[in-house]
Amino acid sequence: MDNSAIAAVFEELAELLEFRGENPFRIRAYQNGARAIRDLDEPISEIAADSDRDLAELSGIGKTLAEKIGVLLSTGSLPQLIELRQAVPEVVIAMARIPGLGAKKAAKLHDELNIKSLDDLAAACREGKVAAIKGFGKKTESSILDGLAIAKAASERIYWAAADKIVAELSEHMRGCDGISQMQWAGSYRRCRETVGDLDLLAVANDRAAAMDHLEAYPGRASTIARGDTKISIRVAKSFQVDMRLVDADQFGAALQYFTGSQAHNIHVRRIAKERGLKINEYGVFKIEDDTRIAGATEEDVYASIGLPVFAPELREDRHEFEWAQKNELPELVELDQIQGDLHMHTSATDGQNTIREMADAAIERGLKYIAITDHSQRVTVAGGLTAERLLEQWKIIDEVRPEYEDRLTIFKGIECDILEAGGMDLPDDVLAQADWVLASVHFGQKQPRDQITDRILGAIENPHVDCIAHPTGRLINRRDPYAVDMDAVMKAAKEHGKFLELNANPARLDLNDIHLAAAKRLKIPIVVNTDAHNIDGLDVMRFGILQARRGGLTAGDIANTLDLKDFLKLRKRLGQ
DNA sequence: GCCGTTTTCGGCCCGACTGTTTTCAGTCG
Repeated sequence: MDNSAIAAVFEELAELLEFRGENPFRIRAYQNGARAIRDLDEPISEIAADSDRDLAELSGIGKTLAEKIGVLLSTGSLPQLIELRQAVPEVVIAMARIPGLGAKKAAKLHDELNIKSLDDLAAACREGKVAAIKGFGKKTESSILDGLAIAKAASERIYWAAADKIVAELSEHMRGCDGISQMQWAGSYRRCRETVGDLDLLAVANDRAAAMDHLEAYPGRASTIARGDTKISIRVAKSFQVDMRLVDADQFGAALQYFTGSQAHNIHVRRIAKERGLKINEYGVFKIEDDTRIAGATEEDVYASIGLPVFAPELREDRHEFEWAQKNELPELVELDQIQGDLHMHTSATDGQNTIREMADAAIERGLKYIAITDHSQRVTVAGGLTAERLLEQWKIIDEVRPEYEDRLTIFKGIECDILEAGGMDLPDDVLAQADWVLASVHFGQKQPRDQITDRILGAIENPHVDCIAHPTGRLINRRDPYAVDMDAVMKAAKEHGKFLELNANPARLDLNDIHLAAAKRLKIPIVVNTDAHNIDGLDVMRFGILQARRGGLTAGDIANTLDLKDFLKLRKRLGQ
């Protein structure tokens, strides 16, 4: 079992224990354990196998969880989980996912009304049976019916890039409101997570009601969920929720820190504050002894008041940031303008829309100094993948084009060569040997078992002509799971053979993810952030890749295409490419 | 269940909101 599978077991255990009315701190211990394992950038099986190390040394893992991890690693399952699953009906879990219902209310409904499905629940609400139960009322009943209707649409997290579009439009709209002096988006959007569940806007306004009226006048508003004195929630397209909170100017920093999260980061911050005799909430930082307020207007003074630096929002997940801060080793995260090259893009020769010259011109406009043209290979028939002959023709064209770009842009003769289902590369070695840059990627046989697909990718890494593995896990966020590939084996092989791994910047891919990136950084495997552009606009997704890289804690030094051409070529030579 | 410069017990981040109550439990972030 890999880290995420073990983490999933503990998450499920925590959820099931909640339905059993367990001690909330015990439940949180399982949740914390799950998060610690999920965020780990090395395989927990290796720590377990290492006689010099002890699982219980991991923060959040104690004696009990360490034992359970041992059982999971050796048997693949946990008797406690199987028992709990039998004890908690699935419909109770489904009910608890309805907004407003939690574990306790769901369990009560199930027990008292013999609910067997969500349809049963809807019927019970319509018949007024729910309101008749002690602790429930008419409002709960109708909110359950509303919740059932929107639960599915509202539960979908959207791509960060999609949230960013909504943010841009709403920001523009809200700038038209005169009385707003400060405004900032918080939450997972600000932390640049790959997906965003809702949006949180903080604002300082001299007339709060007017600011709320202005938000309600947003043309994209579908409905208003709630409106109070300090907070308003609306829905925009596809049930996506947007909250706006109005705060005083001297509380803005505390509110921004609080609503940016993550929850785990905030818990850690408050624990540190408490150790120093301070209390921190969304209104400010206070001395516990006499409730004196000592900070709150800016995030800087909030963090400074408890002796911490302002963390980049991308790092606020309670992974390594506090440890780094303590050692004064917070990474200087990579910035978009440090990118000098883009080594994955397509042209109209296959499934792209623009010519080599058009892509080259667009790359120059975006400040790039080198690019690789990497069309698909022949196996990808739907994309009109290139045969060896057509590829050699394309390279001739690149030879012709190159003089026009001398001193401005270097164009590599590249290929995105498929790794075949049976293993091996889609183009002969003598052709690949003539390329400046070879990406290897899987497009077919994605559902192969772990060993098989891992062996295919390892085979590509061992091929001396391959330089980089593109979108290494193949996942499409919300749409397709990653291959069953053993990423740890892939990383070790990449390290051993001096190969790059790609961070594909397409907002639906963002592949590698942040945890993989942290692992690659630890192993000193050079990353290249590529757009995989299929037209000139596609080059603009680079910024999404940079945000993902930042979440992985990557600096410019961890990313090969921040190097200028000379140093990039030197690095390749050093790697033996 | 985890954890420790107040270490093997007794804490565990903190507050808002809601609905249903009449002082609070449950839910949420």
